[in-house]
Amino acid sequence: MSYNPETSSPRQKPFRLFRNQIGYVRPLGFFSGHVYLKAAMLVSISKGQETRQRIIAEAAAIFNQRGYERCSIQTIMEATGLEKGGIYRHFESKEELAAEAFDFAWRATTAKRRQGLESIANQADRIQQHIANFAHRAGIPGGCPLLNTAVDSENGNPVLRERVRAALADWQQMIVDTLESGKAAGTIRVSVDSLQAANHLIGTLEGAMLVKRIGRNEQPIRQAIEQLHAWVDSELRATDSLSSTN
Amino acid sequence: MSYNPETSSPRQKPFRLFRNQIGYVRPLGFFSGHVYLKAAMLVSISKGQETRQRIIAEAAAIFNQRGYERCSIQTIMEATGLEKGGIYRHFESKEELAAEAFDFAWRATTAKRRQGLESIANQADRIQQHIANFAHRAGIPGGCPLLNTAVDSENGNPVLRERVRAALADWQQMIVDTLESGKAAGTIRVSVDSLQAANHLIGTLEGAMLVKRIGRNEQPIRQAIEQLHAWVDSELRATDSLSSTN
DNA sequence: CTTCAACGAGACCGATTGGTCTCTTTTTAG
DNA sequence: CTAAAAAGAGACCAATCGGTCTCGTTGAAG
Repeated sequence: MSYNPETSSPRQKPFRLFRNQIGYVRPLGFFSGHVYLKAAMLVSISKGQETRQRIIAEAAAIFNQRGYERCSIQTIMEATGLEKGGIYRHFESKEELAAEAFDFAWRATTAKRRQGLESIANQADRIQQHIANFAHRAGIPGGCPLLNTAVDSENGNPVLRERVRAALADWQQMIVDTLESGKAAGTIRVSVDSLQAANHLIGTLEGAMLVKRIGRNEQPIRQAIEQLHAWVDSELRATDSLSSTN
Repeated sequence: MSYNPETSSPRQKPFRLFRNQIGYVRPLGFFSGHVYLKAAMLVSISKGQETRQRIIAEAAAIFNQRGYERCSIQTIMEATGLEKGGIYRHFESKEELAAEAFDFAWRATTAKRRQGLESIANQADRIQQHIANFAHRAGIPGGCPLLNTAVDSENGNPVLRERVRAALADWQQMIVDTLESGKAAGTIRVSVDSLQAANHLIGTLEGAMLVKRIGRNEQPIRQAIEQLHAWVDSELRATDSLSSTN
Protein backbone atom coordinates (compact mmCIF):
# COMPACT_ATOMS: atom_id res chain seq x y z
CA MET A 1 0.00 0.00 0.00
CA SER A 2 2.47 2.68 -1.10
CA TYR A 3 0.33 5.37 -2.65
CA ASN A 4 2.37 8.25 -4.03
CA PRO A 5 0.40 11.52 -4.04
CA GLU A 6 3.17 13.30 -5.94
CA THR A 7 2.38 11.47 -9.16
CA SER A 8 -1.30 12.37 -9.10
CA SER A 9 -2.29 14.81 -11.82
CA PRO A 10 -4.63 17.71 -11.00
CA ARG A 11 -8.33 17.03 -10.97
CA GLN A 12 -10.30 17.63 -14.14
CA LYS A 13 -13.70 19.23 -14.26
CA PRO A 14 -16.66 16.87 -13.79
CA PHE A 15 -18.49 16.01 -17.01
CA ARG A 16 -21.87 15.60 -15.43
CA LEU A 17 -24.30 18.39 -16.35
CA PHE A 18 -27.70 17.43 -15.04
CA ARG A 19 -29.02 15.34 -12.27
CA ASN A 20 -32.34 13.56 -12.21
CA GLN A 21 -34.47 14.02 -9.17
CA ILE A 22 -37.70 12.23 -8.39
CA GLY A 23 -39.82 14.05 -10.93
CA TYR A 24 -37.85 16.98 -12.27
CA VAL A 25 -34.42 17.98 -13.51
CA ARG A 26 -32.34 20.11 -11.24
CA PRO A 27 -29.57 22.16 -12.84
CA LEU A 28 -26.37 22.61 -10.90
CA GLY A 29 -22.66 23.26 -11.23
CA PHE A 30 -22.31 26.04 -13.75
CA PHE A 31 -25.62 27.54 -12.72
CA SER A 32 -24.79 30.26 -10.28
CA GLY A 33 -26.79 29.25 -7.25
CA HIS A 34 -29.36 26.96 -5.71
CA VAL A 35 -32.21 27.75 -8.04
CA TYR A 36 -34.35 24.80 -7.00
CA LEU A 37 -37.07 25.19 -4.39
CA LYS A 38 -36.16 24.30 -0.87
CA ALA A 39 -39.50 22.49 -0.55
CA ALA A 40 -38.41 19.97 -3.17
CA MET A 41 -35.67 18.81 -0.82
CA LEU A 42 -38.30 17.34 1.42
CA VAL A 43 -39.27 14.69 -1.12
CA SER A 44 -35.74 14.36 -2.51
CA ILE A 45 -33.51 11.53 -1.36
CA SER A 46 -29.86 12.26 -0.69
CA LYS A 47 -27.58 12.44 -3.68
CA GLY A 48 -25.67 9.40 -2.51
CA GLN A 49 -28.77 7.26 -2.34
CA GLU A 50 -29.86 8.50 -5.73
CA THR A 51 -26.52 7.54 -7.26
CA ARG A 52 -26.61 4.18 -5.56
CA GLN A 53 -30.00 3.42 -7.06
CA ARG A 54 -28.82 4.53 -10.49
CA ILE A 55 -25.83 2.22 -10.30
CA ILE A 56 -28.04 -0.68 -9.26
CA ALA A 57 -30.48 -0.06 -12.10
CA GLU A 58 -27.74 0.16 -14.75
CA ALA A 59 -25.84 -2.81 -13.37
CA ALA A 60 -28.96 -4.96 -13.15
CA ALA A 61 -29.51 -4.80 -16.90
CA ILE A 62 -25.89 -5.66 -17.68
CA PHE A 63 -25.58 -8.42 -15.09
CA ASN A 64 -28.81 -9.96 -16.33
CA GLN A 65 -27.64 -9.97 -19.93
CA ARG A 66 -24.01 -10.95 -19.50
CA GLY A 67 -23.78 -12.74 -16.18
CA TYR A 68 -21.62 -12.02 -13.17
CA GLU A 69 -18.17 -12.71 -14.60
CA ARG A 70 -18.71 -11.09 -17.98
CA CYS A 71 -19.91 -7.87 -16.37
CA SER A 72 -16.81 -6.08 -15.08
CA ILE A 73 -16.68 -2.99 -12.90
CA GLN A 74 -15.29 -1.23 -15.97
CA THR A 75 -18.52 -2.05 -17.82
CA ILE A 76 -20.57 -0.57 -15.01
CA MET A 77 -18.34 2.50 -14.98
CA GLU A 78 -19.07 3.09 -18.64
CA ALA A 79 -22.79 2.50 -18.23
CA THR A 80 -23.12 4.87 -15.29
CA GLY A 81 -20.52 7.44 -16.35
CA LEU A 82 -18.92 7.12 -12.94
CA GLU A 83 -15.32 6.36 -12.02
CA LYS A 84 -14.30 3.52 -9.77
CA GLY A 85 -14.34 5.62 -6.63
CA GLY A 86 -17.89 6.69 -7.31
CA ILE A 87 -19.03 3.10 -7.45
CA TYR A 88 -17.05 1.62 -4.58
CA ARG A 89 -18.26 4.38 -2.28
CA HIS A 90 -21.70 2.79 -2.43
CA PHE A 91 -20.85 -0.91 -2.47
CA GLU A 92 -18.33 -2.92 -0.50
CA SER A 93 -17.68 -5.31 -3.36
CA LYS A 94 -18.83 -6.42 -6.76
CA GLU A 95 -20.60 -9.30 -5.06
CA GLU A 96 -22.73 -6.91 -2.99
CA LEU A 97 -23.58 -4.83 -6.06
CA ALA A 98 -24.54 -7.96 -7.99
CA ALA A 99 -26.81 -9.08 -5.17
CA GLU A 100 -28.58 -5.71 -5.06
CA ALA A 101 -28.79 -5.69 -8.84
CA PHE A 102 -30.41 -9.12 -8.84
CA ASP A 103 -33.03 -7.99 -6.33
CA PHE A 104 -33.74 -4.97 -8.52
CA ALA A 105 -34.08 -7.13 -11.62
CA TRP A 106 -36.31 -9.57 -9.82
CA ARG A 107 -38.54 -6.80 -8.52
CA ALA A 108 -38.94 -5.44 -12.05
CA THR A 109 -39.69 -8.90 -13.41
CA THR A 110 -42.12 -9.73 -10.62
CA ALA A 111 -43.97 -6.45 -11.12
CA LYS A 112 -44.59 -7.28 -14.77
CA ARG A 113 -45.63 -10.84 -14.07
CA ARG A 114 -48.11 -9.80 -11.41
CA GLN A 115 -49.59 -6.98 -13.48
CA GLY A 116 -53.38 -6.85 -13.34
CA LEU A 117 -53.66 -9.50 -10.66
CA GLU A 118 -54.96 -7.32 -7.82
CA SER A 119 -58.15 -6.45 -9.68
CA ILE A 120 -59.10 -10.11 -10.18
CA ALA A 121 -61.11 -11.59 -7.34
CA ASN A 122 -61.41 -15.20 -8.48
CA GLN A 123 -58.17 -17.00 -7.59
CA ALA A 124 -58.29 -19.39 -10.53
CA ASP A 125 -58.58 -16.40 -12.83
CA ARG A 126 -55.72 -14.71 -11.01
CA ILE A 127 -53.49 -17.68 -11.74
CA GLN A 128 -54.62 -17.60 -15.36
CA GLN A 129 -53.70 -13.93 -15.62
CA HIS A 130 -50.34 -14.63 -14.00
CA ILE A 131 -49.66 -17.30 -16.62
CA ALA A 132 -50.82 -15.06 -19.45
CA ASN A 133 -48.36 -12.38 -18.36
CA PHE A 134 -45.49 -14.66 -19.40
CA ALA A 135 -46.30 -14.01 -23.03
CA HIS A 136 -44.67 -10.59 -22.60
CA ARG A 137 -41.00 -9.82 -22.14
CA ALA A 138 -39.47 -9.81 -18.68
CA GLY A 139 -39.24 -6.43 -16.97
CA ILE A 140 -35.50 -6.21 -17.62
CA PRO A 141 -33.25 -6.84 -20.65
CA GLY A 142 -31.79 -10.34 -20.84
CA GLY A 143 -34.82 -12.41 -19.89
CA CYS A 144 -35.81 -14.07 -16.63
CA PRO A 145 -33.32 -13.14 -13.88
CA LEU A 146 -34.10 -16.33 -11.99
CA LEU A 147 -33.04 -18.48 -14.92
CA ASN A 148 -30.01 -16.31 -15.65
CA THR A 149 -28.70 -16.05 -12.13
CA ALA A 150 -29.50 -19.52 -10.82
CA VAL A 151 -26.77 -21.32 -12.72
CA ASP A 152 -24.39 -18.35 -12.60
CA SER A 153 -24.40 -18.16 -8.83
CA GLU A 154 -24.38 -21.91 -8.21
CA ASN A 155 -20.67 -22.29 -7.55
CA GLY A 156 -18.67 -19.55 -5.94
CA ASN A 157 -21.18 -16.83 -5.14
CA PRO A 158 -23.14 -17.80 -2.02
CA VAL A 159 -24.53 -14.30 -1.45
CA LEU A 160 -26.11 -14.17 -4.88
CA ARG A 161 -27.24 -17.78 -4.62
CA GLU A 162 -29.16 -16.98 -1.48
CA ARG A 163 -30.97 -14.10 -3.19
CA VAL A 164 -31.97 -16.43 -5.99
CA ARG A 165 -33.24 -18.98 -3.52
CA ALA A 166 -35.26 -16.30 -1.76
CA ALA A 167 -36.68 -15.10 -5.09
CA LEU A 168 -37.91 -18.58 -5.94
CA ALA A 169 -39.34 -19.01 -2.46
CA ASP A 170 -41.20 -15.72 -2.84
CA TRP A 171 -42.67 -16.80 -6.16
CA GLN A 172 -43.72 -20.17 -4.75
CA GLN A 173 -45.28 -18.48 -1.76
CA MET A 174 -47.29 -16.08 -3.90
CA ILE A 175 -48.83 -18.99 -5.80
CA VAL A 176 -49.40 -21.05 -2.68
CA ASP A 177 -51.10 -18.11 -0.98
CA THR A 178 -53.34 -17.52 -3.97
CA LEU A 179 -54.34 -21.17 -4.14
CA GLU A 180 -54.99 -21.39 -0.42
CA SER A 181 -57.20 -18.29 -0.55
CA GLY A 182 -58.94 -19.91 -3.48
CA LYS A 183 -59.63 -23.03 -1.47
CA ALA A 184 -61.15 -20.94 1.30
CA ALA A 185 -63.20 -18.97 -1.22
CA GLY A 186 -64.34 -22.06 -3.09
CA THR A 187 -62.65 -21.20 -6.40
CA ILE A 188 -59.83 -23.74 -6.09
CA ARG A 189 -60.32 -27.43 -5.36
CA VAL A 190 -59.42 -28.30 -1.79
CA SER A 191 -57.74 -31.48 -3.03
CA VAL A 192 -55.00 -29.49 -4.77
CA ASP A 193 -51.48 -29.68 -3.32
CA SER A 194 -50.59 -25.99 -3.48
CA LEU A 195 -46.81 -26.30 -3.33
CA GLN A 196 -46.81 -29.08 -5.89
CA ALA A 197 -48.98 -26.98 -8.18
CA ALA A 198 -46.68 -23.98 -7.71
CA ASN A 199 -43.65 -26.05 -8.63
CA HIS A 200 -45.40 -27.43 -11.69
CA LEU A 201 -46.32 -23.95 -12.84
CA ILE A 202 -42.89 -22.44 -12.20
CA GLY A 203 -41.03 -25.41 -13.65
CA THR A 204 -43.08 -25.52 -16.82
CA LEU A 205 -42.67 -21.79 -17.46
CA GLU A 206 -38.96 -21.64 -16.66
CA GLY A 207 -38.26 -24.76 -18.70
CA ALA A 208 -40.16 -23.37 -21.64
CA MET A 209 -38.23 -20.11 -21.40
CA LEU A 210 -34.97 -22.06 -21.45
CA VAL A 211 -35.95 -24.05 -24.53
CA LYS A 212 -37.20 -20.90 -26.19
CA ARG A 213 -33.88 -19.16 -25.65
CA ILE A 214 -31.68 -22.01 -26.80
CA GLY A 215 -33.68 -22.49 -29.97
CA ARG A 216 -34.51 -18.80 -30.45
CA ASN A 217 -38.10 -19.84 -30.99
CA GLU A 218 -41.13 -18.38 -29.26
CA GLN A 219 -43.25 -21.48 -29.83
CA PRO A 220 -42.26 -23.40 -26.64
CA ILE A 221 -43.31 -20.62 -24.26
CA ARG A 222 -46.57 -20.09 -26.12
CA GLN A 223 -47.31 -23.81 -25.95
CA ALA A 224 -46.49 -23.90 -22.27
CA ILE A 225 -48.85 -21.01 -21.55
CA GLU A 226 -51.63 -22.70 -23.49
CA GLN A 227 -51.01 -26.02 -21.77
CA LEU A 228 -50.98 -24.40 -18.33
CA HIS A 229 -54.22 -22.56 -19.00
CA ALA A 230 -55.88 -25.89 -19.74
CA TRP A 231 -54.28 -27.42 -16.68
CA VAL A 232 -55.58 -24.70 -14.36
CA ASP A 233 -59.10 -25.14 -15.65
CA SER A 234 -59.05 -28.93 -15.52
CA GLU A 235 -57.00 -29.58 -12.39
CA LEU A 236 -57.11 -26.55 -10.11
CA ARG A 237 -60.38 -24.71 -10.67
CA ALA A 238 -63.26 -25.82 -8.50
CA THR A 239 -65.89 -27.37 -10.78
CA ASP A 240 -68.71 -25.20 -9.45
CA SER A 241 -66.70 -22.02 -10.08
CA LEU A 242 -66.52 -20.98 -13.71
CA SER A 243 -64.16 -18.35 -15.04
CA SER A 244 -65.65 -14.91 -15.27
CA THR A 245 -63.13 -13.75 -17.89
CA ASN A 246 -63.20 -16.66 -20.35
CA MET B 1 6.96 -10.69 -28.49
CA SER B 2 10.48 -10.48 -27.05
CA TYR B 3 11.12 -13.87 -25.60
CA ASN B 4 14.46 -14.07 -23.85
CA PRO B 5 15.87 -17.61 -23.80
CA GLU B 6 18.73 -16.51 -21.51
CA THR B 7 16.41 -16.07 -18.55
CA SER B 8 14.87 -19.53 -18.88
CA SER B 9 15.89 -21.83 -16.07
CA PRO B 10 16.95 -25.42 -16.88
CA ARG B 11 14.19 -27.93 -17.44
CA GLN B 12 13.02 -29.95 -14.48
CA LYS B 13 12.22 -33.63 -14.62
CA PRO B 14 8.65 -34.52 -15.59
CA PHE B 15 6.49 -35.55 -12.68
CA ARG B 16 4.27 -37.90 -14.64
CA LEU B 17 4.84 -41.53 -13.71
CA PHE B 18 2.16 -43.59 -15.42
CA ARG B 19 0.06 -43.26 -18.46
CA ASN B 20 -3.36 -44.76 -19.01
CA GLN B 21 -3.88 -46.66 -22.18
CA ILE B 22 -7.17 -48.11 -23.43
CA GLY B 23 -7.37 -50.93 -20.93
CA TYR B 24 -4.08 -51.20 -19.13
CA VAL B 25 -1.35 -49.16 -17.51
CA ARG B 26 1.88 -48.79 -19.39
CA PRO B 27 4.94 -47.91 -17.32
CA LEU B 28 7.53 -45.63 -18.86
CA GLY B 29 10.20 -43.11 -18.04
CA PHE B 30 12.25 -44.61 -15.26
CA PHE B 31 11.62 -48.11 -16.57
CA SER B 32 14.66 -48.90 -18.65
CA GLY B 33 13.13 -49.90 -21.94
CA HIS B 34 9.98 -50.50 -23.93
CA VAL B 35 8.61 -53.30 -21.80
CA TYR B 36 5.12 -53.17 -23.27
CA LEU B 37 4.04 -55.48 -26.06
CA LYS B 38 4.38 -54.16 -29.54
CA ALA B 39 0.97 -55.66 -30.36
CA ALA B 40 -0.68 -53.33 -27.92
CA MET B 41 0.35 -50.44 -30.13
CA LEU B 42 -2.17 -51.55 -32.69
CA VAL B 43 -5.12 -50.72 -30.47
CA SER B 44 -3.42 -47.71 -28.90
CA ILE B 45 -4.18 -44.21 -30.16
CA SER B 46 -1.34 -41.73 -30.44
CA LYS B 47 -0.13 -40.16 -27.23
CA GLY B 48 -1.24 -36.74 -28.37
CA GLN B 49 -4.79 -37.86 -29.00
CA GLU B 50 -4.87 -39.64 -25.68
CA THR B 51 -3.77 -36.47 -23.87
CA ARG B 52 -6.30 -34.41 -25.78
CA GLN B 53 -9.12 -36.69 -24.68
CA ARG B 54 -7.93 -36.62 -21.10
CA ILE B 55 -7.91 -32.82 -21.11
CA ILE B 56 -11.43 -32.74 -22.55
CA ALA B 57 -12.73 -35.18 -19.96
CA GLU B 58 -11.20 -33.29 -17.03
CA ALA B 59 -12.22 -29.90 -18.39
CA ALA B 60 -15.77 -31.04 -19.06
CA ALA B 61 -16.41 -31.75 -15.39
CA ILE B 62 -14.98 -28.40 -14.29
CA PHE B 63 -16.68 -26.33 -16.99
CA ASN B 64 -19.98 -28.01 -16.19
CA GLN B 65 -19.67 -27.26 -12.49
CA ARG B 66 -18.22 -23.75 -12.58
CA GLY B 67 -19.11 -22.32 -15.96
CA TYR B 68 -16.90 -20.89 -18.67
CA GLU B 69 -15.51 -17.82 -16.92
CA ARG B 70 -14.95 -19.40 -13.53
CA CYS B 71 -12.96 -22.24 -15.07
CA SER B 72 -9.54 -20.82 -15.92
CA ILE B 73 -6.78 -22.52 -17.88
CA GLN B 74 -4.91 -22.63 -14.57
CA THR B 75 -7.71 -24.78 -13.13
CA ILE B 76 -7.47 -27.18 -16.05
CA MET B 77 -3.70 -27.30 -15.66
CA GLU B 78 -4.10 -28.39 -12.07
CA ALA B 79 -6.77 -30.97 -12.91
CA THR B 80 -4.76 -32.53 -15.71
CA GLY B 81 -1.30 -32.09 -14.21
CA LEU B 82 -0.20 -30.48 -17.46
CA GLU B 83 1.49 -27.13 -18.03
CA LYS B 84 0.14 -24.47 -20.32
CA GLY B 85 2.14 -25.68 -23.31
CA GLY B 86 0.75 -29.15 -22.93
CA ILE B 87 -2.79 -27.87 -23.15
CA TYR B 88 -2.42 -25.26 -25.88
CA ARG B 89 -0.71 -27.81 -28.13
CA HIS B 90 -4.08 -29.56 -28.45
CA PHE B 91 -6.47 -26.61 -28.55
CA GLU B 92 -6.31 -23.30 -30.35
CA SER B 93 -8.14 -21.44 -27.61
CA LYS B 94 -10.07 -21.83 -24.41
CA GLU B 95 -13.23 -21.37 -26.46
CA GLU B 96 -12.41 -24.42 -28.58
CA LEU B 97 -11.62 -26.51 -25.51
CA ALA B 98 -14.89 -25.46 -23.89
CA ALA B 99 -16.83 -26.42 -27.00
CA GLU B 100 -15.23 -29.87 -27.09
CA ALA B 101 -15.77 -30.24 -23.36
CA PHE B 102 -19.45 -29.42 -23.74
CA ASP B 103 -19.86 -32.05 -26.44
CA PHE B 104 -18.16 -34.58 -24.18
CA ALA B 105 -20.41 -33.67 -21.26
CA TRP B 106 -23.50 -33.84 -23.43
CA ARG B 107 -22.53 -37.24 -24.81
CA ALA B 108 -22.08 -38.57 -21.27
CA THR B 109 -25.40 -37.11 -20.19
CA THR B 110 -27.22 -38.36 -23.27
CA ALA B 111 -25.82 -41.86 -22.80
CA LYS B 112 -27.25 -42.03 -19.29
CA ARG B 113 -30.60 -40.63 -20.28
CA ARG B 114 -30.99 -43.09 -23.14
CA GLN B 115 -29.91 -46.09 -21.10
CA GLY B 116 -32.06 -49.15 -21.64
CA LEU B 117 -34.03 -47.60 -24.49
CA GLU B 118 -32.79 -49.81 -27.32
CA SER B 119 -34.23 -52.95 -25.79
CA ILE B 120 -37.75 -51.49 -25.59
CA ALA B 121 -39.81 -52.04 -28.71
CA ASN B 122 -42.96 -50.12 -27.78
CA GLN B 123 -42.33 -46.41 -28.43
CA ALA B 124 -44.61 -45.21 -25.64
CA ASP B 125 -42.66 -47.38 -23.24
CA ARG B 126 -39.42 -46.05 -24.65
CA ILE B 127 -40.49 -42.52 -23.83
CA GLN B 128 -41.51 -43.64 -20.37
CA GLN B 129 -38.09 -45.18 -19.78
CA HIS B 130 -36.43 -42.03 -21.08
CA ILE B 131 -38.41 -39.98 -18.55
CA ALA B 132 -37.66 -42.43 -15.74
CA ASN B 133 -33.94 -42.06 -16.41
CA PHE B 134 -34.11 -38.45 -15.21
CA ALA B 135 -34.47 -39.68 -11.64
CA HIS B 136 -30.75 -40.48 -11.71
CA ARG B 137 -27.88 -38.01 -11.72
CA ALA B 138 -26.56 -36.63 -14.99
CA GLY B 139 -23.58 -38.44 -16.50
CA ILE B 140 -21.21 -35.66 -15.41
CA PRO B 141 -20.68 -33.65 -12.20
CA GLY B 142 -22.58 -30.37 -12.06
CA GLY B 143 -25.93 -31.43 -13.45
CA CYS B 144 -27.48 -31.04 -16.88
CA PRO B 145 -24.93 -29.50 -19.30
CA LEU B 146 -27.72 -28.05 -21.43
CA LEU B 147 -29.09 -26.05 -18.52
CA ASN B 148 -25.63 -25.03 -17.34
CA THR B 149 -24.23 -23.97 -20.69
CA ALA B 150 -27.32 -22.41 -22.26
CA VAL B 151 -27.30 -19.26 -20.17
CA ASP B 152 -23.51 -19.18 -19.86
CA SER B 153 -22.95 -19.12 -23.61
CA GLU B 154 -25.82 -16.76 -24.41
CA ASN B 155 -23.80 -13.57 -24.68
CA GLY B 156 -20.25 -13.60 -25.91
CA ASN B 157 -19.54 -17.20 -26.85
CA PRO B 158 -21.15 -18.00 -30.21
CA VAL B 159 -19.17 -21.22 -30.73
CA LEU B 160 -20.41 -22.72 -27.48
CA ARG B 161 -23.90 -21.37 -28.07
CA GLU B 162 -24.10 -23.22 -31.36
CA ARG B 163 -23.11 -26.50 -29.69
CA VAL B 164 -25.85 -26.00 -27.15
CA ARG B 165 -28.36 -25.32 -29.88
CA ALA B 166 -27.28 -28.48 -31.69
CA ALA B 167 -27.55 -30.49 -28.48
CA LEU B 168 -31.12 -29.37 -27.95
CA ALA B 169 -31.96 -30.06 -31.59
CA ASP B 170 -30.54 -33.57 -31.24
CA TRP B 171 -32.63 -34.25 -28.16
CA GLN B 172 -35.78 -32.91 -29.84
CA GLN B 173 -35.08 -35.03 -32.90
CA MET B 174 -34.63 -38.20 -30.86
CA ILE B 175 -38.06 -37.72 -29.29
CA VAL B 176 -39.69 -36.75 -32.57
CA ASP B 177 -38.21 -39.82 -34.28
CA THR B 178 -39.44 -42.09 -31.53
CA LEU B 179 -42.94 -40.66 -31.66
CA GLU B 180 -43.11 -40.83 -35.44
CA SER B 181 -42.01 -44.48 -35.38
CA GLY B 182 -44.65 -45.04 -32.75
CA LYS B 183 -47.30 -43.55 -34.97
CA ALA B 184 -46.27 -45.89 -37.78
CA ALA B 185 -46.23 -48.84 -35.40
CA GLY B 186 -49.56 -47.94 -33.82
CA THR B 187 -48.22 -47.32 -30.32
CA ILE B 188 -48.49 -43.52 -30.45
CA ARG B 189 -51.61 -41.62 -31.44
CA VAL B 190 -51.37 -40.17 -34.93
CA SER B 191 -52.99 -36.97 -33.70
CA VAL B 192 -49.95 -36.12 -31.57
CA ASP B 193 -47.81 -33.14 -32.63
CA SER B 194 -44.38 -34.71 -32.17
CA LEU B 195 -42.33 -31.53 -31.92
CA GLN B 196 -44.78 -29.96 -29.54
CA ALA B 197 -44.70 -33.10 -27.40
CA ALA B 198 -40.90 -33.09 -27.45
CA ASN B 199 -40.78 -29.48 -26.31
CA HIS B 200 -43.26 -30.16 -23.55
CA LEU B 201 -41.21 -33.08 -22.31
CA ILE B 202 -37.87 -31.26 -22.49
CA GLY B 203 -39.25 -28.05 -21.01
CA THR B 204 -40.92 -29.78 -18.10
CA LEU B 205 -37.79 -31.76 -17.23
CA GLU B 206 -35.35 -28.89 -17.59
CA GLY B 207 -37.60 -26.52 -15.67
CA ALA B 208 -37.97 -29.03 -12.87
CA MET B 209 -34.20 -29.49 -12.74
CA LEU B 210 -33.78 -25.72 -12.44
CA VAL B 211 -36.28 -25.45 -9.58
CA LYS B 212 -34.73 -28.46 -7.90
CA ARG B 213 -31.29 -26.87 -7.98
CA ILE B 214 -32.34 -23.44 -6.76
CA GLY B 215 -34.28 -24.92 -3.86
CA ARG B 216 -31.90 -27.85 -3.27
CA ASN B 217 -34.94 -30.08 -3.17
CA GLU B 218 -35.45 -33.28 -5.15
CA GLN B 219 -39.23 -33.07 -4.99
CA PRO B 220 -39.79 -30.95 -8.13
CA ILE B 221 -37.99 -33.34 -10.46
CA ARG B 222 -39.76 -36.35 -8.95
CA GLN B 223 -43.11 -34.64 -9.40
CA ALA B 224 -42.28 -33.75 -12.97
CA ILE B 225 -41.37 -37.34 -13.78
CA GLU B 226 -44.59 -38.59 -12.27
CA GLN B 227 -46.64 -35.98 -14.07
CA LEU B 228 -44.98 -36.76 -17.39
CA HIS B 229 -45.57 -40.50 -16.97
CA ALA B 230 -49.27 -39.81 -16.61
CA TRP B 231 -49.19 -37.42 -19.56
CA VAL B 232 -47.57 -40.01 -21.85
CA ASP B 233 -50.19 -42.58 -20.98
CA SER B 234 -53.13 -40.22 -21.31
CA GLU B 235 -52.06 -38.03 -24.22
CA LEU B 236 -49.49 -39.87 -26.34
CA ARG B 237 -50.07 -43.60 -26.02
CA ALA B 238 -52.47 -45.11 -28.55
CA THR B 239 -55.52 -46.35 -26.66
CA ASP B 240 -55.36 -49.83 -28.17
CA SER B 241 -51.69 -50.20 -27.16
CA LEU B 242 -51.17 -50.87 -23.47
CA SER B 243 -47.80 -50.67 -21.76
CA SER B 244 -45.99 -53.99 -21.55
CA THR B 245 -43.86 -52.88 -18.61
CA ASN B 246 -46.45 -51.30 -16.28
C1' DC C 1 20.68 -48.43 -32.57
C1' DT C 2 19.54 -43.49 -35.15
C1' DT C 3 16.56 -39.82 -36.61
C1' DC C 4 12.97 -36.76 -36.71
C1' DA C 5 8.56 -35.38 -35.53
C1' DA C 6 5.40 -34.93 -31.82
C1' DC C 7 4.83 -33.57 -27.30
C1' DG C 8 5.05 -30.90 -23.25
C1' DA C 9 7.40 -27.64 -19.70
C1' DG C 10 7.31 -23.26 -18.23
C1' DA C 11 9.13 -18.48 -18.66
C1' DC C 12 7.10 -14.75 -20.45
C1' DC C 13 3.69 -11.22 -22.18
C1' DG C 14 0.13 -7.51 -22.46
C1' DA C 15 -4.39 -6.81 -21.00
C1' DT C 16 -7.67 -6.82 -17.57
C1' DT C 17 -9.52 -7.96 -13.18
C1' DG C 18 -11.49 -6.39 -8.49
C1' DG C 19 -10.21 -3.39 -5.13
C1' DT C 20 -7.73 0.70 -2.31
C1' DC C 21 -6.46 5.24 -1.23
C1' DT C 22 -5.87 10.20 -1.48
C1' DC C 23 -7.45 14.37 -2.63
C1' DT C 24 -10.63 17.44 -4.90
C1' DT C 25 -15.39 18.80 -5.54
C1' DT C 26 -20.08 18.99 -4.25
C1' DT C 27 -23.75 18.69 -1.08
C1' DT C 28 -25.94 19.75 3.01
C1' DA C 29 -26.70 21.61 7.60
C1' DG C 30 -26.68 25.59 10.38
C1' DC D 1 -22.66 33.11 4.15
C1' DT D 2 -19.31 29.11 6.58
C1' DA D 3 -17.85 24.62 7.73
C1' DA D 4 -18.11 19.95 8.01
C1' DA D 5 -19.55 15.82 5.75
C1' DA D 6 -20.55 13.24 1.78
C1' DA D 7 -19.50 12.08 -2.78
C1' DG D 8 -16.65 11.19 -6.59
C1' DA D 9 -12.25 11.17 -9.60
C1' DG D 10 -8.72 8.56 -10.92
C1' DA D 11 -3.89 6.99 -10.06
C1' DC D 12 -2.36 2.95 -8.35
C1' DC D 13 -1.84 -2.02 -7.07
C1' DA D 14 -1.26 -7.13 -6.82
C1' DA D 15 -3.23 -10.95 -8.85
C1' DT D 16 -4.85 -13.28 -12.58
C1' DC D 17 -6.39 -13.80 -17.17
C1' DG D 18 -5.77 -16.15 -21.96
C1' DG D 19 -2.24 -16.86 -24.96
C1' DT D 20 2.79 -17.32 -27.20
C1' DC D 21 7.28 -19.05 -27.81
C1' DT D 22 11.47 -21.68 -27.20
C1' DC D 23 13.58 -25.57 -26.16
C1' DG D 24 14.34 -29.93 -23.67
C1' DT D 25 12.19 -34.62 -23.68
C1' DT D 26 9.73 -38.47 -25.43
C1' DG D 27 7.58 -41.33 -28.98
C1' DA D 28 7.52 -43.87 -33.02
C1' DA D 29 9.34 -45.38 -37.37
C1' DG D 30 13.37 -47.01 -39.98
